[in-house]
Amino acid sequence: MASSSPSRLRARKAVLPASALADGTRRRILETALQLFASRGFHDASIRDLAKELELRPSALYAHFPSKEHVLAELVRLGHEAHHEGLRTALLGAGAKPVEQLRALVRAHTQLHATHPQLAVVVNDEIHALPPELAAPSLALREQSSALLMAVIERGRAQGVFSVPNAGVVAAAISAMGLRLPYWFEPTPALDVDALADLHAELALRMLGVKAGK
Amino acid sequence: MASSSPSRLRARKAVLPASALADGTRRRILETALQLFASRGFHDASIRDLAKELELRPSALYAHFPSKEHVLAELVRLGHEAHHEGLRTALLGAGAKPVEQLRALVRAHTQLHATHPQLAVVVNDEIHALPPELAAPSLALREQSSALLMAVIERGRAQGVFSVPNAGVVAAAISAMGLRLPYWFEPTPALDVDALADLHAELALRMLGVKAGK
Amino acid sequence: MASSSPSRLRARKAVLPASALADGTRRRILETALQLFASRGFHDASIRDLAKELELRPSALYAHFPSKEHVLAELVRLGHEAHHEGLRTALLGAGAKPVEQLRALVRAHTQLHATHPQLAVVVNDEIHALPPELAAPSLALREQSSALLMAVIERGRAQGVFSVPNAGVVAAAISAMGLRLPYWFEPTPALDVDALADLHAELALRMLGVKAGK
Amino acid sequence: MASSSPSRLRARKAVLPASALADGTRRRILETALQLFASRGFHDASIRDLAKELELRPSALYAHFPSKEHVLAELVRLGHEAHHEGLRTALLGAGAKPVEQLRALVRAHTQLHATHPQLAVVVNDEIHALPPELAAPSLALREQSSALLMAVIERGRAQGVFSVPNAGVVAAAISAMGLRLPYWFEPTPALDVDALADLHAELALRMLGVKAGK
DNA sequence: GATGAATGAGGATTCATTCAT
DNA sequence: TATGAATGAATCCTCATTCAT
Repeated sequence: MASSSPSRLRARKAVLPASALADGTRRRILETALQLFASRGFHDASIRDLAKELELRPSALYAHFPSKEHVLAELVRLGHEAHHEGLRTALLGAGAKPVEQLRALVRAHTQLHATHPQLAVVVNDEIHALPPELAAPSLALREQSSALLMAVIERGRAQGVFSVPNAGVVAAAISAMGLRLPYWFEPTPALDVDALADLHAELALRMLGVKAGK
Repeated sequence: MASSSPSRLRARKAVLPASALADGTRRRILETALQLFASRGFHDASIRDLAKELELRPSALYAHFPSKEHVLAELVRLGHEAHHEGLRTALLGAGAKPVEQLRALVRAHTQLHATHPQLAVVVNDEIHALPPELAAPSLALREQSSALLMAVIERGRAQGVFSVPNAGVVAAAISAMGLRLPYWFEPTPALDVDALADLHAELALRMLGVKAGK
Repeated sequence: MASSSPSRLRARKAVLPASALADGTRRRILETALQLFASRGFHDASIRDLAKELELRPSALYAHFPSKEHVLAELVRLGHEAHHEGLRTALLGAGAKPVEQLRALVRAHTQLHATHPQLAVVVNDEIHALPPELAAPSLALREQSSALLMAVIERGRAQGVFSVPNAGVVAAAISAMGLRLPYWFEPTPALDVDALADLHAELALRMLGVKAGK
Repeated sequence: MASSSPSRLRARKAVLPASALADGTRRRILETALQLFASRGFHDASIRDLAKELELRPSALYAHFPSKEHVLAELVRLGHEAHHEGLRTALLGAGAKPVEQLRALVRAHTQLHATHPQLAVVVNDEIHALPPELAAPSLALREQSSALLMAVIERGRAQGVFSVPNAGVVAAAISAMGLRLPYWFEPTPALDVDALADLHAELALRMLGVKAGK
């Protein structure tokens, strides 16, 4: 009921979100590590692999990051910040109606995961490779992002526009739609990121008992 | 918008599905490897870690499996077979109506992921650590399981009971609800596996444009 | 006012004290490490050097010791135990007179340092390379050995047979005679270990204000 | 029977002897290296550690010294020269009597080791990290210093004021008193450097068979 | 004088695996 | 079946040093 390839993500060029402040070699390291960690996993991608891809000697990386873990930590932090910022911005532009707020959140969530699949994978599948102190800031942001969605759902429920038996389960289902994207979605002319975002918003509203087009 | 813990899965005892034919030490190895691979990932869990947990010396494992990869391959195979078998059995007992068939599929999918979270994680997150020849049989089963869901959706659509703009996207969303369970769901008296399965079925039907209770 | 060679100790075969319980490869590792650590220092002697000397691959050492530090810790422990045991035994066979007790202690101290120069060097010059938890047991033994000497001096002083302005300074001076031996002493027919031990005992007694021959 | 702390020397500020001609950054490097090499040993103290302590980048050190070894060599040279000069000066001011000469030598030896413990440690424990050509000048000075002491002892013996069974062994014992000071001595009001120097001179004379006060 | 980026050699240690017992 | 000892390749990382700026 899910479809994936043995090497997780196609070896497509990884792009950091616009918000990432990193220059020159540091940026190249982050982008290459992103692509590598996403496609093979943190523990299966060695510093040597990373250096080879960058045409550097492994030791050169240590002038830019204190350890392999710190490279991952930076990616995870970056990804969580871009995600959280994306959700917050979407919400700010959505007006006061829960339906519009939810549509905005889901569209942003989907767009981020569809546009930055490698970052999404690293953020979700590799964060557990981090020691608690490096993971903590990202986990905190994650809680906040979760809370944004829950708050909108609860408000919609309180106003009677959403009908939902279990808000947490629905929130998890909505979140899951986006989280799984990197493993199957590839934008096509027939289904581009924007259209997908609309579809996901529609599905989310259906789960919340809102009639289509409302 | 997603919630997980730094070490992926709580260190809860892993249970093989009933269908697993394995006895004595071989079974202990599989169960312990399942728990280890699920909580730390295949590449981060060493043969030494596994042996220590089993109170055996690393070399002893090679009397039971030809390599570390083969242990993983066996778990992945087992997981996929249990999953596929679960879906097939559910479908067989569901009668001919698409709504009932879909409900059965979703309930089975959810029950499997909620009851065997470690297996679900290993099957989905660690299969990419396998060489293609060891992954192939499982990937084939996975396609078949996907096809079961798609077929039900298409039949429902053809009969006019499902209304859905893009079947593939809905199928992915339905699948995703189950796949993400291991990362957040913990059965409680207030929300046990069976109740969750009902909720998921309900959400799936909503996504397919079916009114509640139908 | 001191004489030493650039590579600290001549590369003479190192012998573990009889009390060392170690067999086969473990014993070979300890003896070779002793010789290496004594002549070049812990930090300048690599695991690769040690393995090469042993005609083993570096990884093979880790079947016998968990780390390079643990090899050193074992040598340091062994050395301190042999030393402390040597002093205690000497004292037990010395009767009740402070002069005889002191002569026995000094002779034993000198004999140990002259007979096991590498161990003496490692014990004294390399213990600081150990983390506190590995050094602690040896440091405790060291305090006890110091206390033995101080007690004898204090008793002799109380009985009026020793005349000494500052017991601690004299104890340090007596101790120092032995500790420096590895850096210059080489037994010869003209001055063997036993003769040296007598000389040191004589010098110690002179420092304590005891007439020769008394 | 010896007392020391795990990290060899307390991390007390290291002071170069007055004779050291070094200005600005070069001097800061020498003093910081002295403190570092003394407390952790040459091989355990890296250029990076040294640079960090100095709030400089590692590469900046190479504008002042051609290599890490040359920093050590300079300290070792400096230490030996200060020591030798100290002994020579002491001897010059001591008159012609062997007893007074010996007292002067021992007092100087003790004062130098008590006042510059780090330098004493580096000079004695780390010289073996130098290649022969860098160590040679210092070793030559060392021989000369030794010879000064031996000459005084032999003269005293020839004049019948010293009674000693083995001049070399006594010389070594006298030297050892000073050499071990850095590992235990800390000046206090009750026992300052000057008082200690007197005590050592007294002990040295006792070893040479000279009655107290003579 | 000082820096930042890089290098090549080498550091200790862990890896999955083999094999004689 | 299980073990202990060993291996060769690989792990991450640190080393002293260089060099263009």
